[in-house]
Amino acid sequence: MFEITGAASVRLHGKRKVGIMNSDDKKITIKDVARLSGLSKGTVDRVVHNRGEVSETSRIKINEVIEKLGYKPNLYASLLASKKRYTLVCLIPRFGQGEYWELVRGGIQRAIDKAAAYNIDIITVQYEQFDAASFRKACDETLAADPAAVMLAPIYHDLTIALTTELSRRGVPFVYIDSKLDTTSYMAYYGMPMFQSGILGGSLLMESATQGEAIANFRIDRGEALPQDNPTLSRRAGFMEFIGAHHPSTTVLNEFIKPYDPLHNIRVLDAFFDRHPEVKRIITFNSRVHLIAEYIEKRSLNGIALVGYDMLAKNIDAVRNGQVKYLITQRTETQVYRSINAIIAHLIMKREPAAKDNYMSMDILTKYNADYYFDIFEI
Amino acid sequence: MFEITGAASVRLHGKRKVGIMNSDDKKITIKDVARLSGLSKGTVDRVVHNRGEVSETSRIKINEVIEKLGYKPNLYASLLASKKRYTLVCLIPRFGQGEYWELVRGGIQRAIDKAAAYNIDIITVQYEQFDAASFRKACDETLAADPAAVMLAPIYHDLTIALTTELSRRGVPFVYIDSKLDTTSYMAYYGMPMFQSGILGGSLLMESATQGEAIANFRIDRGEALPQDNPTLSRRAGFMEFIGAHHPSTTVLNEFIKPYDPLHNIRVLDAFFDRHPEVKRIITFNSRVHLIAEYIEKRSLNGIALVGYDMLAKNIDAVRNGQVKYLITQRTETQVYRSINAIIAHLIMKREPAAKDNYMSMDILTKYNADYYFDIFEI
DNA sequence: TCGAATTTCGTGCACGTGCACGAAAAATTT
DNA sequence: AAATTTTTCGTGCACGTGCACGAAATTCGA
Repeated sequence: MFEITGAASVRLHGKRKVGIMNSDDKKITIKDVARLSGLSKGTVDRVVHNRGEVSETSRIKINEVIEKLGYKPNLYASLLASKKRYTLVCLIPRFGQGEYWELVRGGIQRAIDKAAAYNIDIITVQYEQFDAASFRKACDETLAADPAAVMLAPIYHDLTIALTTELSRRGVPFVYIDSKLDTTSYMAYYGMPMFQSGILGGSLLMESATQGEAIANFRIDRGEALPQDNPTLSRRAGFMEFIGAHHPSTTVLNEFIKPYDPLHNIRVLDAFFDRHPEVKRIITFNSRVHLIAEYIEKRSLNGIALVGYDMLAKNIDAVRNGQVKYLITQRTETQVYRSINAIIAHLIMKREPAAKDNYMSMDILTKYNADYYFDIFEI
Repeated sequence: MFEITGAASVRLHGKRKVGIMNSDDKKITIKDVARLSGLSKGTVDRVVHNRGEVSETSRIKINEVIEKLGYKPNLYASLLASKKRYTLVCLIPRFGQGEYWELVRGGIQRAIDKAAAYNIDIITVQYEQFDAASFRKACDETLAADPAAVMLAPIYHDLTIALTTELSRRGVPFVYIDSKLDTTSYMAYYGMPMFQSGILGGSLLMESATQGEAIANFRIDRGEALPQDNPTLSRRAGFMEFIGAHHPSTTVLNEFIKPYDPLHNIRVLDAFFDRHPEVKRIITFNSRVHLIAEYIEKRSLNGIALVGYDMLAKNIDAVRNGQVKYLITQRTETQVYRSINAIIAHLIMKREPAAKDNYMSMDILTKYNADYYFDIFEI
C-alpha cells in the first residue's frame, strides 16, 4: 500500500513530484548490465534471449547483475530493432449478418491495429459452423499458416483435440474463447460461465413466480447438424438446476423453432400458445430471443416475461421495446480483445496471463440501461 | 466492410497471408518523405511537429508528400528518441478505506505503468471532500505542478470554474470524471448517467409492486458539509421521475443516516421501522447501502427488497448474501483508466477522444452474477 | 607443442525519430 | 557590391536493442 502523507503531494529529491508513487524511476539499459558484469552488450543480449554461445560463468554473472539492477529490456527499442514477425491465427465460424460470431469478428478487428504495432499479423480462418469437413479444412489451413499462436472456439471436439495436439507438439500456444476443452493444454480461456448464466437466467425469469406455474423454453432445432459441444446445453443445465432447487413444482415446456424458417416458427408458436395459453414466462438459451420477441409483438401477447442471451442488435432492440425483459450478455468484443492481448503479452513481453480461466461478467440488460451497452468496448 | 472470399484465407503477393485485412502494410518512414519531397529529414521533422523555420513552399510540398504517402511517425522510434516528459495531475478527494474514491485511485494506479511508458508522470493531488479550503489549496498545487493535462472530479462548482479557466488559459486540457461542468471547455467526460441510474434503480426496486405501497429512501446526513454539486441528487431526481410516472400512488419516505455513526443509525432505523413496519422496499442513492444491509441483518428483517449503488467491497458482500437485491454499479476503474488513456492519446498521439461525453454502462449485480464482477478491469 | 576445430565473445551497423549545431541561402543593410 | 543579418535547411549523433560478422579464447587431436 502507498502512504499518502499529509501534504497533497510529496516532493522527492528536488524536482521529482510524486503523489501516488510512480514505478521504476531510472532506466537501466543493457549497457549498464554489460559494464557491471565486465562483458559486452552482445553477450548480455545472448543471455537475455538465451540463445546460447555463452559460457556458464558469464551467464551466471550476467544474470546476477540483471537481477541486481532489475534490468528490463526497453520494449520500444526492441520492437524498433527487431525484424521478427509473428502470425496469429483466429479460427472461428463463418457468420451471417446479425449473428453472434459477428461480435467476435468485431473484437478481432479492434485488435488488428494493436497487434500490428507489435509486428503481429492477425489472420482469420473461418469455417462453416455445421460442417465438420469445413472445420477440418480450416484446421489444415491454420497449421499451414505456421502460426506463432492461435485463438479458437472449439466447436468440434475431436477435431479440436487433433489440432491442439499438433499445436502443442509444435510449441504453439493457443487460447480458447467462448468454450474450452479442459483436457488440452491451452494457455488461457476467455468466456462466459455458461452454467452460472443459466442460473442467473432462471433467477431473473422466475422473479415473484407463483407456485406450480408452467414456463416455456424455446430452443433451436438444428436437425442433424448440431456440433458436439454446444455451450448452450450447460446454460440450460444451470437453469434446470435453479428451477429444481427453487421452483420444484414448476413445469418447463420445451418447444423447438428454426432460425431461418419464420413461417414454420409462427405455426409452431401458434400451436404452442393454443395448447398453453397460461404460460407467462419464456426463456431461450441460444442467441435468438428476438425471434420470440417478434412473435409476441406480432400476436400482441401481453404480460409475458421473456429472458434471453447475447448482444445481437435485434435482441437489444427487443429489450428497448420492452419485449424482452432481461437480456443477459457478455462483452464479447472485450473478451476477444483480451484474449488477443494475452497472446501479445505472451509473444512479445513473455508474460503469462494472470489467470488461465477468465470468466467474463454476465451483464443484465433491461429497457432502462440497454442504451449504455452499445459502445462498451473498453480501451 | 471487408470481403471474406471463398477460401478461408487469402494470399496476397506471395508470402503475405491475410484473412481479415491488416492495416498499413509497408512502413513509410520520414526518409521516404524526405526523398520524395527533395528535402532532408530534418526539414520534414520540422513540418511534422510544426516548429517553424521552414519556408512556405517546402512546407506545402512536404505536406503534400505526407498526405500522399499517408506517413505516420513511428511511435516507438519517437518515444525512444524523445526526452520530453509530461506531468498529469489527478485531482480527487482523499478517501478512507472502502470508500468510493478508493476505486478511482485503483484506476489511476493501473494507469501509472502505461503512462510511464509514454514518458508521462502521474501525480495525484487530494483534498478533503467536505472542506472548500482544502480544495482550493489542491487547485493551487495542481497549477504549481505545471501539468500537461489534468483529470478531475468537479466537487466544488465555483472553485472548479476558477481552476479550469486558468487551465484553459494555459492551454492545458482537462478531463472530468464522475460529474462535469458543462460550461467549461473540457476535453472529455467519463461517468455514469446519474439521472438514468435513478430511473433504473426505480424500475428494479418497484418490480411487481402493488398499488400505493410505501417505500423508503435512506439518505446520508452531511450536516452543513454538503458540497454544492452532489451527483446523487440527480440520481434521486431520476428515481422520483420514475415513481411519478409509473407508481403515482406510492409514498416515498425519507430518512437520514450518518456514515460514521452506527449507534445513531440504529436508533434512527429502529424508530423508522417502528413507525413504518409495512415498508418492504428500500433504496439508497449514495454508496452506503451496506449500512442498511447490516441493519437488516442485525434485526433479521425479512422480505425486504433493497437496492443500492456502487461497487464497494461491503456492498458486494451484501449482494452475495442476498441482503441487497440489486446493486447498480459502474466500472469505475475502467472509467478512470479510459479517461487517462484519452489524455495519453491526446498528449502523445495527438488524437482527440472519439466522444466528448462518455457514459459508462450501469451494471446490475445480483446474488447470481456478482462473483464475476470482481476483476472487471478490462485491459 | 602446434595447428585445427570449436566455443565464446566484442564490435558495429541498423531500426526511425528528435534535435542541436552549423552551413547554406535569402533578405537586408551599408 | 560587399557585409551583415535573418531565414532556411542538411548533417549527424543519440535513444536502446537485435543480430551478423569476425576476432579472440579455449579445447581438441596427433
